[in-house]
Order: sequence, then structure tokens, then C-alpha cells
Amino acid sequence: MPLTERPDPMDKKPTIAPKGRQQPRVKIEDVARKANVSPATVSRVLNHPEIVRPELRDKVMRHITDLSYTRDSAARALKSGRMRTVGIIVPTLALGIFAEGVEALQNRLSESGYTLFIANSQYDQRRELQELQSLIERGIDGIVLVGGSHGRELRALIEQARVPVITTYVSKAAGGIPAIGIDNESATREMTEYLLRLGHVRFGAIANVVAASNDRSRARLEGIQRALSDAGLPLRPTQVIKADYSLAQGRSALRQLLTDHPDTTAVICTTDTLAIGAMAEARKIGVAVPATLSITGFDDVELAAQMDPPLTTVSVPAAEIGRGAADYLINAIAGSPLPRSVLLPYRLVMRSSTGPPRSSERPPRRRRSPG
Amino acid sequence: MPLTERPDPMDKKPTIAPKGRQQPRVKIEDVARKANVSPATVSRVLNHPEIVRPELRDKVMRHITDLSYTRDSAARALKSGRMRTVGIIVPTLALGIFAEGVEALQNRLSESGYTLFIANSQYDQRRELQELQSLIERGIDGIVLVGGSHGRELRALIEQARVPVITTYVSKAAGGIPAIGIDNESATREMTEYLLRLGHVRFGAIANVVAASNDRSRARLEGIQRALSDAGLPLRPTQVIKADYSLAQGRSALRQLLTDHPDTTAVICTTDTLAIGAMAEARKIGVAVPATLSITGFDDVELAAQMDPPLTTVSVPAAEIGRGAADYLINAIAGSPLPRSVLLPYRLVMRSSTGPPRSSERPPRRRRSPG
DNA sequence: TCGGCCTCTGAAATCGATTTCAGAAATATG
DNA sequence: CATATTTCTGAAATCGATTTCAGAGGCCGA
Repeated sequence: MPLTERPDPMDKKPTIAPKGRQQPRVKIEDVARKANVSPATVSRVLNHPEIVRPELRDKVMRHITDLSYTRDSAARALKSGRMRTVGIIVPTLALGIFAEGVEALQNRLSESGYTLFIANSQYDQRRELQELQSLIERGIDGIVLVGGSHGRELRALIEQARVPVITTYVSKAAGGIPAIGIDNESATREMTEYLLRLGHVRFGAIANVVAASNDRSRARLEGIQRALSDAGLPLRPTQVIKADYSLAQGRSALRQLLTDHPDTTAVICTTDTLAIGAMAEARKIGVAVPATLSITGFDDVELAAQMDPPLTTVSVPAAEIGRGAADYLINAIAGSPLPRSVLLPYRLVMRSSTGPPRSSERPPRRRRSPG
Repeated sequence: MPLTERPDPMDKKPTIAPKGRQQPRVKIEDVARKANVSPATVSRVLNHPEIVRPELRDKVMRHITDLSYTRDSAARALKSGRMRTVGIIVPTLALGIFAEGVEALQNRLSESGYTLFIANSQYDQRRELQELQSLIERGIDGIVLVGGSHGRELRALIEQARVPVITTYVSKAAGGIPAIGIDNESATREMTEYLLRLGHVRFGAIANVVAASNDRSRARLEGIQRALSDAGLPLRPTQVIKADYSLAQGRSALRQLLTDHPDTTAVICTTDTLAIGAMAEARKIGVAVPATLSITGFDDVELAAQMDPPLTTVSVPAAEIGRGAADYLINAIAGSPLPRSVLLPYRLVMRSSTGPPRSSERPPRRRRSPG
């Protein structure tokens, strides 16, 4: 029976499929048969339309849409070695600033036909390594990290997999990994200098530095310390409260700080969340902001501007970081020449949670007739 | 030259590789050769360890780690038809409640060896459809959506691709899509009834219902309206302010509401963000909460409890929703029998932003002597 | 000790798209 | 008009892991 060239139209599913998927999924060969061309041509129409004769191309195209054919990306990836996929590992999505960056990243990638794998490390380097492992197994074409401090295992893994990488929210990273972000230390230094100019001399700092991998907050803390040392007012250990990244810890940190140092006039937090917690606590214990105590944050989350008083903070261009990371990776994957790192500008946002210290301040005797 | 069985150890890369990747990537065959077994055995060690003799299994394992072999998931996916990948499309990540759900989802998936593709629709159904298209092309094994109102095109696409799907944050969805979430309408109804019991009779509602696809907020608004109708106090159109999901809109909404209805004593918001904006505005214009005005939210974001006064709201089990969605899909992919939908309990969290209306209020003379 | 059964391993086919290589058709050149 | 180019298309090899099928070897009972 040599007539089997064009098998009769048994396109209907054979009652029940043997392998998982019921409907046998339309493949490139089906399109080719309908259009009376070879699979190769269909593939070319899809991938290099310009080299196919226009009429033929249109004909094939029509059949493609007719059958609503979509290519199997697994097969495609297997042959081409490219998944058109990028991964990101963030410490947590609970922080608006990361969520914003991820969203911008995803949007930009999506425009270029890439899809984003997301993973979170919960600020745990071991978790980060595992997730990276898993992403690499998935054949991602690029990877976005957060922060500059990563174990050498992680760097080795990236190197071995030869995956383009960029880290974000910082201006430089260990191991020569390119970075896109801001200079965290310089930002808090400027902020501290601003407070110094206002006349403050009794400082406190609340920093979320408990996670070993959080070099952002560590850099921010260093900026504070350096500025104060330079001004001859070095911070004593008890003036630095270490916290994690929760609002509640901001509250307790402020309480502790004011217990140890009741005469503090300015508190610099490395995170808006902490600052907002501190402000909440200040209000609760009757400390007026900024009259008695100036408070600053970092990140400029949506809420910062809506606080009462509005929070003085540092605005981080999270969306721009996300977009920039996407562009960098897309270029890197394409093999374009690349900048080593991108330093983005932060912006000090002076609002009303800061002001000059009370000049009539006498060590303890703090009083305020409430409303 | 029949001795080519075991090719001499030219394991070093040949100076420069012809195809993209420099180092030729270690594959299953390399491991097999080193271990003196067949590729099939290595594959079995990886996928069905229990059917391989222990000593052999260990030996192979050693070589696998020695060569730090990772399997090519594209090839794996091609053969097996499974990508071990799940996708989610959220309206936005900027909302903490979605970020929390995504994080929980990702964590649970990760435990089971799945990876999560993330996409966001910006509350735009067309975008949602595009992103879904892209995810399906990627061969995802399951898809998570948000909310119950989806176009029929989207449902058709899912059906055609035969991808298990679940939608989240709602208790039921159009087109027979299974759902995991809470009964939004019932939650606000309860909340409204609570306020009625406190003695309120002049209500206002602020709802983020501008996005066509936001059926959550719409259901919440209906809950409010129904409860009030049942109480004989139906809401007039001007008592309902429609907003988007920003904090600033909460502010302006409250301003408008109090302009039109200065005697309002209770404002129910369909979102904490709106409620927090409303509270900020109330403070600014000198309206005491809850003495003069009770305000409620929805979601129980981290900040809600830290407000001054702490915000009465509805707690949504976002993490549980995320985990539940993961479990559902994992089972669905495995072919296990499944529940149609899962109704999760919400929790009314009574804090201090609500209280009885000022008794000095005249009209309906409902009285309650506060403390 | 031998056949039969069970356990474990290897050879080879397979998944679906891409791409090289070469040949057919169409066009330009002598 | 014949040959040299060029343009376009098809056949077939390929990517790497999985899995079926069958065979090799070990164990048991008789």
C-alpha cells in the first residue's frame, strides 16, 4: 500500500490518547503537511521569515494560525540551546521595593519575548544557592541577583554554567559580578550629613543587618557611621540597634534606643519599614516627630509620603533597576558588549519627619503637654 | 581501527567550541562513560533510584557529583512532556497580599521540584491573555490565576492547552475554573453587620472597582450594599466612591465622601491601602478616628496593625492560598482526584479604628453610652 | 545440578524543532 | 541557446534525556 503519502484525515483524536496529553498537540509536521511544504520551511517561516518567498510565507502563516500551532519550546530549546528565559532570586517579595523591581523586570523581559522565573531566598544564602541550582537546571539564559555579597560556591556555579548574571540594588559586587543600583553608603552618608547640618549631635541608627547577606543595609549603616566619625561623633555600639526587616522590630528598636539614650534627637533607619515602625512607636510613647525626634528611612515606599508627618527618606529607583537589569541581560545573551556596572542616582526626599533638634533640650527632662 | 570503544580522554575543551557554549556541557553520556555504565542506568539513578542496585547507584551518584552533572531540562521536558514548571499571572506585585501569596506558592512549588514563572497583567485582561499565551508556549504544567472574572478567550486557551488551572483569592469563578480563596462578599457583609450592631446608620464605601477584572473588590462592595439594603439603609450612589488601588486615592475618596455626606459615621473600604489613605486624610482634616468616623479595611496588611489607631480589617490568608494553589496543581498534574474549589476562612480583625458612632448624633437616635 | 523466575542493565527508538547540506528552480550571463 | 549564479526548498542529522524491550546474570526450588 504505497499510497500512504497523504494519510487520510484521521485528525480526530483516537478516543483516548496513550500518553498524558489527550489531544496529540499539533506539531510543525502537521502544519507542513497541510501547507504542502516541508517542516523545514515552516520552521523558517517562524524563525527567519525574510528568507522565505512572500507568497509561500503567507500561505504557511495562514495554516499556522488556522491550526493555532504553537511551537514546543522544549524541543526548540533543546536544539537551539536557548530557553528565552531569565531567572531572579530575591530575598523576599514582601518588600515593596523588590516587588516593584521584579515587576519592572518582568514587564521589560516580556516585551522582548522572555519569561521570568522567580525564586526567593528568604535572606538565606543556602536557599539562594539551591534555587540558583534549580534555575540553572532549567536552562535559564540569564540570572538576576540582589545585593553584592554572595558565596563563592554561588559564583562558581554561575561561572561554570556560563550564564550571564547581574546583581541589583547595589553599585558593586564581590567576584566581579556586574551590578546595577545605587551607592547605598553614599546615600546614608548624605542623609546623615543633612541631619548634622540641621544641628543634630545625638544620633541613633536602626539597621536590618541581622541577615548575613544583606549588604545593602550594612553599607547604609557604614555610611551613617562614617559620616558621624568624620564629624567627630562616632556612634557607640548601643546607639546602633540591629533588627530584621519587620515593622514591629522598628518599634521595639526605637523603644530600646530611647531607653539606652533618652537624649537622642535623630534616628536614621536603613529601611522605611523600620522607620515607619519607629514613628508608630514614637507616637505611642508620646515623642513628637520631628520636634523632639527626627526620623529618616530608606526606600521611599508608597506609604512614606503618606505618613504623619511624611517621612524623610531616600528614594530608590526600583523600577529603573528592574528595567536596567532586563536590558543588560537581553544584551548579554545576544552577545553585545556591555558596561561593567551601572550606577543609578538615588534621591534624598526631605519631608517633615526631620527638623532641627530642640535647642532647649536639656538631657533627660523631656516634657510635652499633649494637645 | 576498532579500538574506538573508549575514546582517549580528550576531556579538555577543544580550544574553542563551535556552538555558543564554550565548555561542551557535561551530559548523561559522559557520566555513563566515566562510570562504565549505560546512559539508561544513569537516567534511572536520577529518576527511579529504587530500581537500581545500591552499590551501582552510589557509584553512579559519585560520578554525577564529581562531574557536577546537571540534566538538560529541555531534553527532559521534550521526552517526558512535563516541564515541571508552573505559571502565575497576578494583577500586580505591588500589593503586598499578592506578593505574599506568590511567595508562598513559590516556596511550596520549590519543595516539590517545580519552578514558578511569574507574569503580571496590570489589571488588564488583554495583557493577561498575552502573558498566558506566552506561558503556555513555554509548556507550563499548570497555571495560577487571580480572581474569578476572565474572558472566554482565556478560558478557551486554557482548555485547548489542557493545562490544569486554579484561580485564587476568590471562592468561585466563571467557566467552572476551580478556585481557592475566601468569600469576599460574605466578609464585607459581616463587617457591615458589625458596624450596624455598633449603631452606625450613615455609611460610606470606598471601593477599588475601576478595573473591570477586579471582581474581588466588586464582591466586597456587593457585600456592603447587600447588608445595608437588608438593614433598610441602602447605599446611595454618592455614598460609594470608586477608586483604583492607590493610597492617594483613598485620601481623595474620603475627602469627596465627607464633602457629599459630612454626617457619615462609618466608612468601609475594600482594601487596606484605601483605608490607610482614608485614615491619613481623616487625620489631616481633623476627623477623629474612631470617635467621629469609623474606618475599616480589607486584607490585613502588615501595616494595618501598626496604624494609629490600629485598623479594623479582614484578614486574608494569602500564604495559605498560595500553598493551597501549589498543592492543588501538583496533585492535578500528577492526576490525582481533586476538589472543585476550596473555601478558606477569612477573619474579621476588630481593632480600634472602629467604634460606636458619636452618640450626640441626632437623626435616628440610636444610643450607646461609651465607656 | 538444571530449568525457571526475578532482578537489573543496555541498546535503541523517541520526543519536536532547527539547520546543514545539497539539489531544484529561477534568473542572469556569455 | 547553453552555462553559471543565485534563490529557495526539502531530506536528514541533530540536540540530550527517557523508556521500552529484551537479554544477561543471579537466585530459587526440585
